[in-house]
Amino acid sequence: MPAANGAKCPAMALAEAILVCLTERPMTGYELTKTFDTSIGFFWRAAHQQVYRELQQLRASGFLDSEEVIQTGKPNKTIYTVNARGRRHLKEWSRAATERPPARDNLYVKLYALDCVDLAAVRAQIAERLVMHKARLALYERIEAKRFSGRINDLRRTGLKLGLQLGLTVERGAIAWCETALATLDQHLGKALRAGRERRQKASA
Amino acid sequence: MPAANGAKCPAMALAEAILVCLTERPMTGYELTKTFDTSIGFFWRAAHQQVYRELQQLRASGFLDSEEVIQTGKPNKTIYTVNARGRRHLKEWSRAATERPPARDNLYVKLYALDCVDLAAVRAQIAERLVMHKARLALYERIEAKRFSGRINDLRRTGLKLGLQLGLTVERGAIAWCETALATLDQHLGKALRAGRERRQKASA
DNA sequence: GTCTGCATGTAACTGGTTACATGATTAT
DNA sequence: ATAATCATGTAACCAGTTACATGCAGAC
Repeated sequence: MPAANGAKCPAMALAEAILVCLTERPMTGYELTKTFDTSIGFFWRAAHQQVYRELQQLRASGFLDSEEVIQTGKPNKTIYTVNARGRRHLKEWSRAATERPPARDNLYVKLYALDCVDLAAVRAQIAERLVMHKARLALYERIEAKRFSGRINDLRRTGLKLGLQLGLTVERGAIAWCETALATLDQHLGKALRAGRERRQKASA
Repeated sequence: MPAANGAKCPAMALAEAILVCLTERPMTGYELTKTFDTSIGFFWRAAHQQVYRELQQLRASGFLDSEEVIQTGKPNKTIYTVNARGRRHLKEWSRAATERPPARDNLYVKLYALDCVDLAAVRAQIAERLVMHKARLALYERIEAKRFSGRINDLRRTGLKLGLQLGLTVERGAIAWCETALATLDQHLGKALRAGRERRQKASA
């Protein structure tokens, strides 16, 4: 006999990401969508369509309570709150181990067959990534200084700080890698350039 | 008017991951599946069902040629080869920039609301990850020593080496993070333990 | 007048996962 | 006997993306 609740066993993780966001404070779908664009969005992105769809299901499963707020001059909104069942579900879910998901990054696919790609284009893409990683690192460092500099006692903020530290580690690693990758590719591009120059000189001689 | 080829513009990346694998050598779906379990599988996983489905589409798009090999004592097999159109498509695809995909790791979701989870269970999951990252690092180091130690000249192997270096960086970062995370969580778990002991002592006094 | 913000959705499609299926050969 | 290896698929489902839709308020 399966468990009495309406939850399926496997991964099913956007649902929990939403629940987790709502444990901080009750929110509307719109606010949740913005959250998936910033804070939790650093590692989990979701479009508003997905958020609204999932909210329906979570309410149907009995994990959320909803309250409609009638507004004037603005569209009405529905505020969702995690209830006791939702919290129990979250704790239960947290016990199941989950594997590291694969990176599934197109850029790595290009690296995997460097002889089949447009080298200059891929080089430019790595340079772009470098800029992005530096910006992300700077952002994380600002957040760290502003909100996680002193001693931290509560569990909630400890988790967030650990997440932030992970982010800092990842970005620093990525920056270092981008820099060596660019240097390596430049050697190859330089070789190609020099070969081109020689060919042209021979042709004109 | 859309481009004359049958390719859609957006991500569509398993297709290219398969093409890239087949540029190394022609393979059957079965061999490809095994490749997605090991080498390219380090950053892109795909089950055999997905591989066979995609192979059909790639052949229909005219990027692959296929040849059936009749065998005795074993099931027949189909060997797929990337043709000129496929190679052109790959090069074209390599020019389009792609964003870093979100990590979408359940473990990070748990960190995000550490006050709502089973702390001891999450600690155990991080410990498990640490073991996994160490094993992966050791594997990468063996591959580096065995196949990428000397000077490398060809572009293909340069790309693979860069990928490997990225892997090394990622694993080392992950290991360092897991260790600090475990230390941090142990402080909290220790606190909880001590509090429990005190409660029991008071009750028995 | 055009754009951004607030607030919500439907529909169609693509990509990834799970379950189920077949059937011979070789190794333990 | 039992499991693993070779080799290929179908079907259903879940999750993520893209496109399309509505409508008011306030800023520029």
